[in-house]
Amino acid sequence: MIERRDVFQAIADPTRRMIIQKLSRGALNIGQIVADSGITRQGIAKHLKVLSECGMISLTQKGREQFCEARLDQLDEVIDWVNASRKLWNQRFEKLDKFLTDKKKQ
Amino acid sequence: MIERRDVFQAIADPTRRMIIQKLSRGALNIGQIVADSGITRQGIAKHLKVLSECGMISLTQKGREQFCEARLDQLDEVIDWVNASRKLWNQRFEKLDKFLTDKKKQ
DNA sequence: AATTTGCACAACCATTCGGTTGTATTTATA
DNA sequence: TATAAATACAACCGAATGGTTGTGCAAATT
Repeated sequence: MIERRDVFQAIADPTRRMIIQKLSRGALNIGQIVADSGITRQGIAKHLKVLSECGMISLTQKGREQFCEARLDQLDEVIDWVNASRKLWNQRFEKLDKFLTDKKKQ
Repeated sequence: MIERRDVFQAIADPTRRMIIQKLSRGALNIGQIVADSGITRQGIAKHLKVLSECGMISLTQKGREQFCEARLDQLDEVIDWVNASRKLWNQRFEKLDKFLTDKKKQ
């Protein structure tokens, strides 16, 4: 199996999307992310590891606390892929339209 | 664990993204998708099941062949989520800018 | 000095994932 | 009619996922 640790996989999990949502409002430490999340600190830490490994968050030590900051420019890759796919998809309909129009003219 | 069968999960796998790319150019039957994919027909069939379950493709029987067609409007959900997150993220920087500007004025 | 807080690391666990092989069934085609 | 093609269904497999508990340690707080 291919080693997958990319943005697509990062945002696939709902808990990770929740984390990103929280962090998009500003940097937080782990405890603040854990609060009201319904999962343990260790669980959150695992998700943060995934997010960090694909560059979606950066971690900086501050005393004994660790601050997490989002790096959402990485999401460009997702937007680009979606847009490219949809562009092709729309072109397909344009072709169909053209085909039908041409057929009508005959 | 929560039942996850959504668009985010659908596009998380590189093979599924490849399938979507192929289908965005037009409808194909399974054999055409399998061609040059490097995986077995059964493997592809599993991916198609996932894609179908979250409404990203529709399957229609045509004699003994089965045609797959992409339904990429579902990708709106992804775009919306990404845009919402990034909007918040950018506002955060604006706040920081404002903070720094105000500080300078003092 | 004692205790609490924040975190890292490791082990464990059930489930899902991504893929395979193998068999059976239906539908075209030579 | 025999055979090839397209698919469906099920079992299996190793690895990854998403979580847990448990232990230990350094840094604040009392």
